[in-house]
Amino acid sequence: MLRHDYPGQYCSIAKALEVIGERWSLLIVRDVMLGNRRFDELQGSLGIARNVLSARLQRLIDEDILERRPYQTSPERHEYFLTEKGLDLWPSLVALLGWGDRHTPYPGGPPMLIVHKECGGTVSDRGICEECGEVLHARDARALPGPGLDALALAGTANA
Amino acid sequence: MLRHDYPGQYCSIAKALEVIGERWSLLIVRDVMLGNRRFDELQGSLGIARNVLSARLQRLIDEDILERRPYQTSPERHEYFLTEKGLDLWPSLVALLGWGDRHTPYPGGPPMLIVHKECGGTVSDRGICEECGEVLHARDARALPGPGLDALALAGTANA
DNA sequence: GCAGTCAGTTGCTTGAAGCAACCTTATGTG
DNA sequence: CACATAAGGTTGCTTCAAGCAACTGACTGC
Repeated sequence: MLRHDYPGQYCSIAKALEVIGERWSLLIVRDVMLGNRRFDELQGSLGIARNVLSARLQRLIDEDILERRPYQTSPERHEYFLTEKGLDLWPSLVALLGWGDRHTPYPGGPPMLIVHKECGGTVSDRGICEECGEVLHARDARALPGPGLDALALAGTANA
Repeated sequence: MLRHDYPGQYCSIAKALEVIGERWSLLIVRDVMLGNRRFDELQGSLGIARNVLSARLQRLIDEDILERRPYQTSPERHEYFLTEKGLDLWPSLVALLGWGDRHTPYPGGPPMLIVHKECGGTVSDRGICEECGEVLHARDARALPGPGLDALALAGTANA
């Protein structure tokens, strides 16, 4: 992208996309949400160029979506965690996941399932537990490998 | 973006972003949802370069998100409409709108409100009517200018 | 002393996005 | 009739983001 902003737009969707609409940004957030916290983990999982990952992480930190915490000194090494603002992207990610599942399906079914931690019910694209009906947030849910991932693994090419 | 795909990713979020994650794509979908259907309307509303708009519209048509319908002949002129697949992006847009409203707020409040057509209740970021509790879809809701837009208009700069 | 790990940074190349100008078919105006 | 304006693009050029590989730096383990 030449620029990451959308001048002249007075709309919160445009505002949101100015922050997380750049290539890779949402996938980085997703990856951190799934538990990938370190630079090389993210780089390997995403297949993103290292300089681009570096720039994105910095931007996401500047925007208060990620937080950088040291986990060792000399050499200083950091892990990346989601802030509350970052965790609050969960409903958007779940909505996109649902749309992707419905309209660009994998042969063996969805490769990722979201389930309610408390009752184990599957979570709809609105972030609502289909078992107990509760409106969920990021911390209430967990991602599990779905049937589509097994199918891909059998086909011998899955890496993420 | 150098490329619009994310090779090696086995995740429906990545799949979704391959289709609508390019710069401008989601804003075009939003604009068409709001009733902008013609090339120059979209170009003016978004401030997008004409060649880029042309390319995006073609891509969205190829991906079966938009449909191109002639509204006059000689010269042939077209309007762009959302397909069911395109309309189904509504929950994702509403989720992003909600996130934007919460975390990058406009001084005067949200510039756009989503309301349930049937009962007039405001719609949450999960696409649920806060009045009647119904889980809504694109056709059940309408966008209205919000308080933040009035504030911007008073400040004298709003154009969209 | 040499290899390996982790987290980046630097330099180069490619190509997407921005911009302005142009084209085509048509309608309106004096 | 000449001229201007409109809609919906296309073409050509420029700029800057993204991809890629190589390098750095500070350490650990053998």
